[in-house]
Amino acid sequence: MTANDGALTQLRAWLAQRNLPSDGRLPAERELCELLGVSRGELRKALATLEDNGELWRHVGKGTFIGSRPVEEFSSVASIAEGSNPVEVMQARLLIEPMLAREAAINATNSHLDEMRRCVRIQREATTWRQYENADNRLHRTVAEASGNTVLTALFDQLNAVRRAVVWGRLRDTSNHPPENHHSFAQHDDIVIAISERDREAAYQAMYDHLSMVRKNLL
Amino acid sequence: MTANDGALTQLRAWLAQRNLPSDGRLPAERELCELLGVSRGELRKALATLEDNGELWRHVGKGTFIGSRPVEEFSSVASIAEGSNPVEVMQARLLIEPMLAREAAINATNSHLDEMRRCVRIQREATTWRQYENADNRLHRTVAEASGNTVLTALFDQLNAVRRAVVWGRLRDTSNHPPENHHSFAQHDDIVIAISERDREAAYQAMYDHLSMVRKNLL
DNA sequence: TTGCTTAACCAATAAATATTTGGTTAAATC
DNA sequence: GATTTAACCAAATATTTATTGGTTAAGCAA
Repeated sequence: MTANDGALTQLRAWLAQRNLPSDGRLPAERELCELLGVSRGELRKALATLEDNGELWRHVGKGTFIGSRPVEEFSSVASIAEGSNPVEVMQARLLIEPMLAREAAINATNSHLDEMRRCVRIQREATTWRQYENADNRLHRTVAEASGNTVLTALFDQLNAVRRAVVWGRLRDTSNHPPENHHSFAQHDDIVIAISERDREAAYQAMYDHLSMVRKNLL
Repeated sequence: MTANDGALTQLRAWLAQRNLPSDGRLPAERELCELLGVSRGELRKALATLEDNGELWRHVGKGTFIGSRPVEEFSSVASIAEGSNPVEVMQARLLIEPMLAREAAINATNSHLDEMRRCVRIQREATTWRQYENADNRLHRTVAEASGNTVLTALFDQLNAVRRAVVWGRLRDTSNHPPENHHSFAQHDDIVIAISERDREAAYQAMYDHLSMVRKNLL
């Protein structure tokens, strides 16, 4: 037993008989050491013990809180994009979007399917590259939404935001004409057909094949 | 031709001969109308024309910017959690985390593996439920990090934040003893072993089995 | 020496305040 | 009647101030 056990037991007793606020925050060190009648140094030793024990966590400027340290909130899109690159983004798309397509094959509603068909039609009729890209974004977004899982859809949105931020920093194809890449048309058709036929694995495979080609063209 | 064409052509000329900052922001209206020698009302008419034309976008408090209006950032963790539920979150975990484990089997470094082993050891030695949960979170986070893809790791973090926000609003097991669920120990071991043996599909399956049991216990 | 107290200071965070910005309205002016 | 001007608003940002945990060093006591 060391000398700081006094402060530690006193702190534990105080915590036990107190109803802390809902956020689990306890008073600032300078107040708390007065309440307990111990010096700040002793109090900090006791707090350090509890923190090592995982019973509370502290952070400069925030305070001291009961419970386990919360995971840091996700970083901003900009900071993620800064530490990443098109290859990583493309790999993430290849892993996530086929999965979304598979779920969409189960849960897509008729309005989802109508929207997908509208997107592929607009793409075929597009006269500018921007129109084409807008329709492409909307198609992929609709597939994500059709998965029927709002969390997965939100994750897709974030991935998409990162993708835009990453390619933003790179050179862009300045040509204004729509792509002549007719493979893309057929692949988009395959995706929509597989989903509308409720063929899970075909939807997965169609999206995978499509993104594989996108990646190939990227390199 | 209407009367505001004067301001419009003058604005277009000014834009043409100016090198705007990299963010595409142009001076505040009150400055710009002095620079151009037109009234603010006329300037705003001209700006409205260009905005309708999609050549610039404006926002209160921010300013006026050349180009097309940026897509809105993804929603906050709180708002996602509000519109979701534990079932959706669990489904998302079942789809994403096994995939992360598979990638981790390829890219995990020795320090990642050491950290994973440390987590399972702490879990076995845990005397409080909080300690156990801390180690569990850390283990899953380390697997995500070991995937070697910063974008996927960021997505995992967001999913994890949503998960915490969702279960936060529900009742919590208030018992303070660590779980006696020894299946979890074995399953965590299986995950770490599969990753350290670089067995991609075994890692995928181990994580899938583990989360399936978590889901079963949840219901 | 050894350990504790105290005070001052630091950087990170949060809270509060001030400023700037596009949007709107109404009286003044030509 | 149309335009200018000025004032005001709410959203967003910028700046300032206050608070918090973390650290250090001098003073003090056992």
